Amino acid sequence: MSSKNNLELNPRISVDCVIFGFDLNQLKVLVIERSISDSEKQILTLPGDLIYEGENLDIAANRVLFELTGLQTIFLEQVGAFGDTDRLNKEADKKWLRAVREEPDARVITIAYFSLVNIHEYAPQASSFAKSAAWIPLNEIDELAFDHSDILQTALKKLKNKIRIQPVGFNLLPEKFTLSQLQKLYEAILGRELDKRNFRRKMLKLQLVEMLEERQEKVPHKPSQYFKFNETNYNKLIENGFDNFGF
Amino acid sequence: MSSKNNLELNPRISVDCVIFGFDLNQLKVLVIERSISDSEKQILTLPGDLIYEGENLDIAANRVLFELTGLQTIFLEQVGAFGDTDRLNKEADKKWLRAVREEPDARVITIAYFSLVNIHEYAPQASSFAKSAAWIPLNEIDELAFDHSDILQTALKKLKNKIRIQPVGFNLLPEKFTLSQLQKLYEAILGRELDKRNFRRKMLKLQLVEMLEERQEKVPHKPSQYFKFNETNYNKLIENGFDNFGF
DNA sequence: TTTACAAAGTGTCACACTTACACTTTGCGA
DNA sequence: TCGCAAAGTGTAAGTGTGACACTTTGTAAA
Repeated sequence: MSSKNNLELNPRISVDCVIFGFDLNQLKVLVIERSISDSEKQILTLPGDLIYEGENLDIAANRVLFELTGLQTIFLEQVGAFGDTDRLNKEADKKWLRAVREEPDARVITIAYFSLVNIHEYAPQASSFAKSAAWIPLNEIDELAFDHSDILQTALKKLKNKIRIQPVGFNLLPEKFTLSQLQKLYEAILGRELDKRNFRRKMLKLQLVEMLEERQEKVPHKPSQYFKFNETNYNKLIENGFDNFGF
Repeated sequence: MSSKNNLELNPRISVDCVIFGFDLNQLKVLVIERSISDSEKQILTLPGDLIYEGENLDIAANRVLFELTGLQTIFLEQVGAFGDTDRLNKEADKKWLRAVREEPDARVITIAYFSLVNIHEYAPQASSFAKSAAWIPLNEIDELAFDHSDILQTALKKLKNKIRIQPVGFNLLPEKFTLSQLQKLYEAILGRELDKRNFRRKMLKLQLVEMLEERQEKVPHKPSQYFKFNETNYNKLIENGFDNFGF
């Protein structure tokens, strides 16, 4: 079970990024399609790679994300470390590692990060490692390479917890948006439907959003007002949270 | 800045444990006193050490904790990874590392864990690495080695968040306890006083605790009823949380 | 035995938030 | 001009929160 190769004595460290996006309709995750040859079955992975020597983890996460997807300077929040000794042991994963890594058998412990981005400010692009990067709806993802499904689930749980006590959406939505869009985002993250009137009341009472002059145009129904986040209040609520656990 | 030694090319991995205890009065943390010689100034650290080759992180955390303190088989929850390149760079820390580590200059990334234990079921004991392990009240800790203050603060923040949406205390309190003791625990974690009547009302409504027949004896005031946790409900609340963010 | 003490235990009211629920409005396009 | 589709709006009942002060009870000391 234990490795014989001296190279493996010390684990390598990698970072993996769970990037959530929202297309005003559903929650998506940024994945890259990994392939050795064209004939191989495509396997999806989260964007991630080994860190450099002397590179801080947060820096590495941003670098790797940029290199693999072109996404830049976004806020990444740590999900945690994933280091089970068998996390790279699936046969397909090993094959791929042998093709691209200098030390394919080395143990790798990964530090996972997650972030929320505006899907329309980013067009996925291919890279040297990945045939392509793409937004995949959460519910269409069945299998990911390595332990990336685990990582994704953990990140999602973290996001669900976060949304209960902090505002979410600033980075996921365009500058102006409708309350219905914001509500859809919350519904997508929470995984259940919310009451329109109660949702609006809450958002307005928290003063999380402000109504703009502008409204929708050319929609085949009553046009919606546009709103924007009140940045001051938004940040204040991130600081303090708005959960009133009764004490 | 970057290291020249080949040994340092790949970071070493360690685990550090933030063990919170509660003595029915205040919140304490388990630390070990690190020393090279008796003349050296004692520096406090969290119990932690390098992981073994092929050892899972969770396993390593439990092993290290046991080796350094004798504490066994407790549930450890991950706090996160701490890997800044300068985290071992304080002069006193380097000196100690040179004395005890084979590769004192290697970069070390640590995975931090935290747990809550019943302080009365454990008597700290010395070990080969540590002159002694001891419970220190949270507010008496001013400086810890490495980035352990960071780690402690992060773990504490995590605990504070946790207590808002999950019951806490099962592992921190004796089997039977008074509601005042439970309240003190909450006050210690939250860092503020709570109203006695409101606290009792809440705990009873959640059905988190059950009144026992037994009551205090030989106390110089009205004796308190003892309570115990309702394990079924406790676990249910851990699953679901009890925060009702208004949607 | 009486008294003092110290912490336990208890109830209520005003207020805020949550939940559930259905109809009208509006602009576009056919 | 009519139909559509989503926006937008109010209220009432119920539940949880927050603030607040006095009585009870057993021990220990006088």
